Amino acid sequence: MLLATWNVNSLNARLSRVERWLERFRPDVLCLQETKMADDAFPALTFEALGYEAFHHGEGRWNGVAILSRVGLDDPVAGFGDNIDPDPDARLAWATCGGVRVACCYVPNGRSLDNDHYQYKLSWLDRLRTSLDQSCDPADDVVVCGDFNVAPTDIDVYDTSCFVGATHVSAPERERLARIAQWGLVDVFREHHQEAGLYSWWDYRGGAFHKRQGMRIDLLMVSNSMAAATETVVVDRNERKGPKDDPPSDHAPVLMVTGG
DNA sequence: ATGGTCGTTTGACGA
Repeated sequence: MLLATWNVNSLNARLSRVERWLERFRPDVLCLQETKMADDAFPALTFEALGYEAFHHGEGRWNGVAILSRVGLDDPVAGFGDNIDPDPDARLAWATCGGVRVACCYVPNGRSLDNDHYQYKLSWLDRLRTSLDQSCDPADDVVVCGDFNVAPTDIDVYDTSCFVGATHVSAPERERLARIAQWGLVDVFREHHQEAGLYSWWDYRGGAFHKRQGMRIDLLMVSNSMAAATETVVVDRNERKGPKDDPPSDHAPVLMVTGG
């Protein structure tokens, strides 16, 4: 199975790139974040023509997540699915694709440590852990992927001195991510690549991509059975390149290939 | 030089 996650920063702005990417890589499953689209605007027919079923959970101007699959798409759930207190934002979609329970996540950014949005980020990560406890079994094939807006360790950012007192690296959010991992998930990219300097996001400003100033915040958190079957994990950093009239997202896709 | 660049419900705000 080839499964990928990609924050597209507007599916409208990125649709032609997503179509080309699907044709080129033919992933079995593609998780998208930041579609910035209402459900009734989602181009389901475009993806159907390429052989993909899709489940979109969107709201319009902000956020929005989707799961595309050409190996089946069952038991879709939008949000935490706990019927308690709906998430005000469209940030989480679930589906079972080819026997794998997939969660597509767009974790809140947090904005700054003293912002209410940061508390929302921490509670969102806590709630994701609770949702896993209640709806999933770590003994199964599970992939929890997406834009986590957390760099797991210091080697996942280009210069720690630029992130003192900032979100994405703070201890509380890293602890929340670690608790999600402790449920029974492996950061499978890091398992395959231990070196520093490998990122999935680069700021649009200041030529950050060309200066290799990025962060690794787009993660494939996979259960042990999936990790054991994983042969290859890569960032498609070529997708971060492109001309002004066909601009890239500020995130690159992250792909994993499993055998067996 | 105290900014930079994208995206969106056109323009202030989020990332």
